[in-house]
Amino acid sequence: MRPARARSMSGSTLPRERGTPVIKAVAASDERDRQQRRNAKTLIEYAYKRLKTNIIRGHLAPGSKLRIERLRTEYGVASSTLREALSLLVADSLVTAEGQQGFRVVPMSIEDFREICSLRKMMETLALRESIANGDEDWEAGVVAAFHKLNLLDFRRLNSSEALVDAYNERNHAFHEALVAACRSSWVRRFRSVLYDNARRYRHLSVAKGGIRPNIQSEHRAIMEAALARDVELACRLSEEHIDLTLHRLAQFPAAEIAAGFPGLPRRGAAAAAARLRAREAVRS
Amino acid sequence: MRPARARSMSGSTLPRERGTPVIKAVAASDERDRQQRRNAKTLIEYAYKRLKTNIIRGHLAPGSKLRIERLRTEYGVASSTLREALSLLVADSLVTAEGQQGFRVVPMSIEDFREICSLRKMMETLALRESIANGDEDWEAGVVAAFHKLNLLDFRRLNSSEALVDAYNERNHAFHEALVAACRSSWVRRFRSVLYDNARRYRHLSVAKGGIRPNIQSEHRAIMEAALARDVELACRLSEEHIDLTLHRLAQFPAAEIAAGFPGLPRRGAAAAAARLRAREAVRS
DNA sequence: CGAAGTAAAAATGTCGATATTTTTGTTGAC
DNA sequence: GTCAACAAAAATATCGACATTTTTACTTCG
Repeated sequence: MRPARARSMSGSTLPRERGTPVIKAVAASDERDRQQRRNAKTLIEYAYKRLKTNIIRGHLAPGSKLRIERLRTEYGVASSTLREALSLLVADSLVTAEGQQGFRVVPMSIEDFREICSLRKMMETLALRESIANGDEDWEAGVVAAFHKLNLLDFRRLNSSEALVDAYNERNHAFHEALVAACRSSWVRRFRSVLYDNARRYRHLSVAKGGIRPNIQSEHRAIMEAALARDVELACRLSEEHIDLTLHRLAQFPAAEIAAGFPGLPRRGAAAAAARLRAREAVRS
Repeated sequence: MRPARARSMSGSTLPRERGTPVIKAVAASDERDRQQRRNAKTLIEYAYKRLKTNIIRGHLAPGSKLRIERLRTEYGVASSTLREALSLLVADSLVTAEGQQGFRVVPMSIEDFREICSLRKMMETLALRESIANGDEDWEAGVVAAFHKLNLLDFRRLNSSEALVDAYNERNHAFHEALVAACRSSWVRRFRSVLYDNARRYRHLSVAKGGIRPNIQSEHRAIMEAALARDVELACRLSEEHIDLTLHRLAQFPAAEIAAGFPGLPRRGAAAAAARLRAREAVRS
């Protein structure tokens, strides 16, 4: 075998050779950013993941313009690197690119979320059907393990700490992923994944406004038990209800607040600028 | 209003200032390429469209590696420009990108096509349902017009000329697009569109091997009439059958020939290289 | 003869500078 | 005051050079 692959990015372990706005950017970024950077194979992947996270969290406001120069500086990468990361995000339907007009965060609206939920119910049940049909012992073990890790979190304290909410989101994602892990249809998986990421934006908003549903774990448990019992119809019905609940929850908020992202939260840096911008740009559509 | 926008690319109307491998590339490319270049707003868009066309036509073999340097030279653009175009194609599920391993054309297989058809039937009928429900007089007119243009082609001579096949593909696309033009669900439209483009690759292969189905126009006519009569169920059933027929047709060919793209056709330039490469690379998965 | 290691070659990824286009701001005519 | 034309500023798109990694070819050792 080859020797362990050296880290791709000189910035993390070795002193940089060329221009070094990176230092400042790294200093300003938090621990998660640094870790993302270490884990990424390429700078493009790093920028891609960081952008994706920030869009899902609403730190980059829906509908706002993604200015290359600003982000490039903040992330400490070259413009073409950032550009490619943004192009990759188009595949996730989180960003749009229009020639000579740059990139934009895909807007949010309750109608959009309604459609996402509708299609998500189709894709999620398709994937679940196939997964339950194909799932072997390893699949079962994976589901149980993911549920257990999710269940370990202290749901009573959940809304008090941002780190806990992050952990919840991560493990929630892992659990739902484990459920459909045995689905082999690549197209179903792809569409499901895109829809899931997009739904995350709305869920994040919903959690920020109203917290996590108190008895969400009982829903998860019911889905898991139905899946393990190979009760396809029940598992699918429960999954659909699970999705519908997030929709109904969000539908209670005023439409304007949904389109705006996180108006109540404090903003810093690019997010603040994006917010200011959004106000102006809302008019132009 | 502003004065008519000057062409973006100096290469087409004005002498270029910087490095000019473009001249050679343009000279080598055919008329369609030059036109694509004129119509494109940016060079990225030009490269994107040209790559997309070549992938759908199978000139860039399924599963083959997309070498930046080679394509960059052939298309006469910078590496980052080509790179971004490729990244954009990931959104269409025609190209995959894996860190530090470059880009690849998405492979083809009969199982893949089966799945595409299965999902396509869902998306197509969803879109058709909504389109028929919302469609106004303009929509009807658009459908009739698109059908008429498709019908103008001489179907008996169709398989004799490549230009005619191109025209058929274009108008066929336009017709199906017109049918669902009144569907407002953006997600359904997006998924439908991605699936359609992917199905085109297989259809192109099918046509190259066996020609166009003789009585395809009667299928189109039946779908149109059902749609105009607002007979949702009939229109959807006919659409599904329409899709199934292309699947059954392709399923007759040996699986290896599908994965290989166009083994019988003569290749030139990059396509030939890609073909040679593919043979070697097939082993590695 | 095969495996392991190493040097050369090719390809990918990264960068900042520059050209081009869009947007913004200002002035002047009607 | 509204509109148009124009100049200045900001942002996007494009480029080719360079660094890094992967792949290939070759050599050496068991």
